[in-house]
Amino acid sequence: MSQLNAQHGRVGRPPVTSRTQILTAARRLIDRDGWEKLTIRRLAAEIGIGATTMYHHVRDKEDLLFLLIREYADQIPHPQMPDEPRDRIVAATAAIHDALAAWPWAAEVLTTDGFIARLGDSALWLVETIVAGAVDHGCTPQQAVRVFRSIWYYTVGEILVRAHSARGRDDDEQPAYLEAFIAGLDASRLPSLAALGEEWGTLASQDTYRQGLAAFVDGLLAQATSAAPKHR
Amino acid sequence: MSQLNAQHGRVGRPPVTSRTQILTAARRLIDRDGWEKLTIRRLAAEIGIGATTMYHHVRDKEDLLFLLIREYADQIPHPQMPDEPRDRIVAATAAIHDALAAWPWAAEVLTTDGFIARLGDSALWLVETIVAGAVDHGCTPQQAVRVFRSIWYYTVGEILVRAHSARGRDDDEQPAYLEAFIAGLDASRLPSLAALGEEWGTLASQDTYRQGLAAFVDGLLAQATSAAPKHR
DNA sequence: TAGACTTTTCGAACATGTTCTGAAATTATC
DNA sequence: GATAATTTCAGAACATGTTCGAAAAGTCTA
Repeated sequence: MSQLNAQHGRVGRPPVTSRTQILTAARRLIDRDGWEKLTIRRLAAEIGIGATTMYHHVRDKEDLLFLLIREYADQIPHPQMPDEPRDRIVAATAAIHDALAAWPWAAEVLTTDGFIARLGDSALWLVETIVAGAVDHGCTPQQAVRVFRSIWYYTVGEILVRAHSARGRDDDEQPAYLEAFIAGLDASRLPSLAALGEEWGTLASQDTYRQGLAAFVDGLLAQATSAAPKHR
Repeated sequence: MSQLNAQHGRVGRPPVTSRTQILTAARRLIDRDGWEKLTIRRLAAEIGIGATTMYHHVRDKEDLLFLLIREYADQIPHPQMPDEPRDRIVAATAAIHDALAAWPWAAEVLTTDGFIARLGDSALWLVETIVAGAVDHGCTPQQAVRVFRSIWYYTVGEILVRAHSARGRDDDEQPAYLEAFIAGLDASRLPSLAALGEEWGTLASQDTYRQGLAAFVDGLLAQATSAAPKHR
């Protein structure tokens, strides 16, 4: 019928900007100036368009960051998958964790509603691996989802706390508030904490994510597959 | 020497505002209009001072929220402490969790650097309980700190995800993105997730914090007290 | 070709957290 | 009593995310 005039199949003012162009510029901006410098206005200026034009290609800044995550998520290397279901869960979770921890701006959107659901297929296969691993280990699908969610909370918390602690901590010196904290501990009311003393700072800065993850997975699987949950 | 003229021991323009006055007004504002309405400008107007004056009594907004948390933390009821160290850990952690989850604005500062260290003694005794419980169960102090940190990450993650999911979800209806997510699942590549189907939404909205916490504590204690960690 | 419709673009404006600079109101000192 | 020091107060201004309304630049229809 009207295939003649439908040259581009489009009507309206022709766009001068594309979503992919925005994402490309965003990556360039992040790589060049650091992700803290990624503001809507700077990004728009980088492309050469008005700042408010951005909102026609992207719902809001959160959406922008999310689209970036989906792009990067495609690059997550598929880890070697062990035979044991339990080990597959650990490996897949660690892969997600390491990827997200490597993108500081991921922390900005990690807790948005439906983060998992808004993830692309490329990252969802890791979720699939976790759920399937739990089922393979003997969990019901319902239990498997619970396993995933619990692990997810742990991972999100670790990444967020890490992201907010890492800001401007280059050298080995302990931050000032820590010394005040330790010095102010009341040994009579908080004996265990006071006994730790300066060691708290050392221990708190160590990376124990994987150890905790392994313990969590073991605990969750044991809980799910014990026919009669411990009475006490 | 100069004790005569030191009537109030103070020099300079007399303050018209006190920090406690600010905190009181902040609580009033939160109770009356909801915590989303708590802005620096509104709070200043509520007291009747200039907005920028606030920054003489409070470092920044994060600091303000933190001071509020310390106030509220005094009100955390001391839960009945069970005999078993393991159960004490669970009870203390759940007490912290429930308190923080009840203050939506707590989510804003939960991940700030040194959150624990900036907590008041009134909340620290719960941390003490957790660490002491782990030691009582047979952990070394170092392991006990690891136990606490792991649990803390899980708790932080749960609260944050919950806080960002709860926004404007009153009825039972599933959000739109969830339907799209489920419908878009590729059953051939994501069989477990596709098999769950609509059930994902139901399961994802259930409160499984305590169950996960129990499993985590058990897993952590088992890992710490097993002399020779499992070889595989 | 003239208007209707559609899509994109963008400037103005707003709320917010925050910094800067200077004014105001006291006490201390001579 | 004048001047200095000190502390508190507050207005102007900035960057940011974001909304609103209107202008611009096309296609479609009569």
